[in-house]
Amino acid sequence: MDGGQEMIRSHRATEVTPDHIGEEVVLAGWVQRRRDHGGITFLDLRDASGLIQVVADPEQHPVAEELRMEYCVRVTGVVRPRPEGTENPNLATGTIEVAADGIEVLSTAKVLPFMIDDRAEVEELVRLRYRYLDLRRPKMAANLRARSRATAAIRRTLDDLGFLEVETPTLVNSTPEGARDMLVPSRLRKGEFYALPQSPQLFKQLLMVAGVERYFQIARCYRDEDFRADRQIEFTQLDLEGSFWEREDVFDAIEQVLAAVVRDLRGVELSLPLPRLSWQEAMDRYGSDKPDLRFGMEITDLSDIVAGSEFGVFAGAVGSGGTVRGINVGPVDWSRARADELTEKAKTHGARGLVWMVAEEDGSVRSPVAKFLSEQEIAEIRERLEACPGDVLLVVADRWRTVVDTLGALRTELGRPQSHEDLAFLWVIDFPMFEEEEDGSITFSHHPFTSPVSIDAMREDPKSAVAKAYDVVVNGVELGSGSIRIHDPAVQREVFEILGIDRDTAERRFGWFLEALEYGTPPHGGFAFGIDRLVMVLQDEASIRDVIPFPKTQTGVDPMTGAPTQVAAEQLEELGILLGPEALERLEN
RNA sequence: GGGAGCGUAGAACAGUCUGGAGUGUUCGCCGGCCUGUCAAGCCGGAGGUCGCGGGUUCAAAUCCCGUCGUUCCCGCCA
Repeated sequence: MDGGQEMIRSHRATEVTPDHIGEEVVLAGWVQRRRDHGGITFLDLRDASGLIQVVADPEQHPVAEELRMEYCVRVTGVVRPRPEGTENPNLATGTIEVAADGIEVLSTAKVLPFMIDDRAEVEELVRLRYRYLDLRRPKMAANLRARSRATAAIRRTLDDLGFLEVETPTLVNSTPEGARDMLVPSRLRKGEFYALPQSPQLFKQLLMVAGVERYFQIARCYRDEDFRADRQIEFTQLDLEGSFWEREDVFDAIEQVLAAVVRDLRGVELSLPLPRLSWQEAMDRYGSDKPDLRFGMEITDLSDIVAGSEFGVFAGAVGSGGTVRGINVGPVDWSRARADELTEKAKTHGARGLVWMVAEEDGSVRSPVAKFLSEQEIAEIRERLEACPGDVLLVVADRWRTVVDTLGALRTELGRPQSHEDLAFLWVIDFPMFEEEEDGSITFSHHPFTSPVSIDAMREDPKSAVAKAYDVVVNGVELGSGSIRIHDPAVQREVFEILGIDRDTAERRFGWFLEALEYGTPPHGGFAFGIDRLVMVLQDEASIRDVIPFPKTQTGVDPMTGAPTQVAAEQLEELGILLGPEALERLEN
């Protein structure tokens, strides 16, 4: 072997095909497995392209005996067909093998903390501690590649459509609205802070003022809120905006992007345009503004049936302006334990309780509340929910929002398919402009730069005003949202006022932006969706962490690097920062 | 801020409810045998702070309290 002065290898593993039979190739990669039969040794050589089998005679190549899993090796050998009957149909290179003439260890590996194998289920903490090994596993490596193909498809599509990719700052000013900001202290201006962007929202609107007309960016965003399976403190969005646009322009651009990504990652053609559902209808039928349309189990209104019922819980809910609704979850195994579990689940969504009924053969129901319901009420409930014998019916009585939220959560829990094999994309449109907080105050439901459908209607009754805002959803996962923006500074000021941001505050915080709107701002709108979530669904992963190369745990820790860490006192001093008693106490322990 | 689950050998688990010697399984690791395997096979071996701290008990992986870590969820997430 020549020591690899000019090239280490001639081919990647799966580039070697039956066409190369008889040729000498030089391969380099990792030892996936060694199968030592004494007189003959097989090596599965893995590189980023895949696997190929190397055969070595240990008498000629004693080093073959010393190879261990994940050693890096360089193998020179001649490609030959495998003996008849020993082909491996599970391998792309399964009809051939490389007969080793030379084996060189490029680097050795310690005993592994876990095996480089999708079948090994390893605790996530261990995987994150050794993420560089975790990423060698085929599934994770495939996720990395899928992510790269997704961003490539996005760039290709938007480039073809004439979009300009523009970068916006990641050190921006803090705005207390929305999510908690990640703050970065300024050294040159002690006591002042930058924030990391929650999204490039205002900058992309300024790019519209700047005449860009069609902008996009694959943007890292930061929101300092609690973690979930689909939420990390930093994440990546496709951010996009267009001038002289109305809703259909936004939908068209986003649909083309989604179709391209789905085509490249799944090999299927999305049926466009995507279905649309109003926010109100989504809430009424599915109890969610991100409904999973892959299954039915729709929410059904039972209020009229039980309005006059002797069962006070039902009649009372209807009488006080609330509602009584139910879902038919089908013939599931039903037990006291299951009922208790789902009742607890219902309570986490604010319901006071959960009524369950099992439809019996004789037309009655088995239920803790059966004795309070008349035969006719039971019959009508069964009919309305299309109950067959054995079906379990779940009913909640409360104010509308509590009822649909609770039933929506139960529907998802009981009906959601295990995998993301099927894809059900949809637009949710006609979001309310504002939401009422628990204290009665009003907040925006999208963001404060969203245009109302009707300015007059917004003035008259803000609480029922509809916004030009929309979400895109797939399989019950909210991918992202967008809107037509306010391009008239007078309307923008008015919205701030409705939100309770007084004129002075608005000028102080957003005056620079309002001023920009004064210089001939084109009507514009746009959208942003989470690339992590989209790739997660398309790769059929249950957690966003599995499509993020180096994610953080639920407490914001990177188990590999140890971040976040304490910093030297001098660093803090330079920034004019003094730790408070709470921080100091925590660091003590 | 709150609720729930998990923590036992390098990895994944069983054992915990009903206390009785660190008992066990699979993979990995070390040694030996083995010429067509592909999660090779066979034989032998090593490997343990039962997360940590405290309590109850003659006796704690097991019961109780606290704590740390991790996962899922509610709140939060323009």
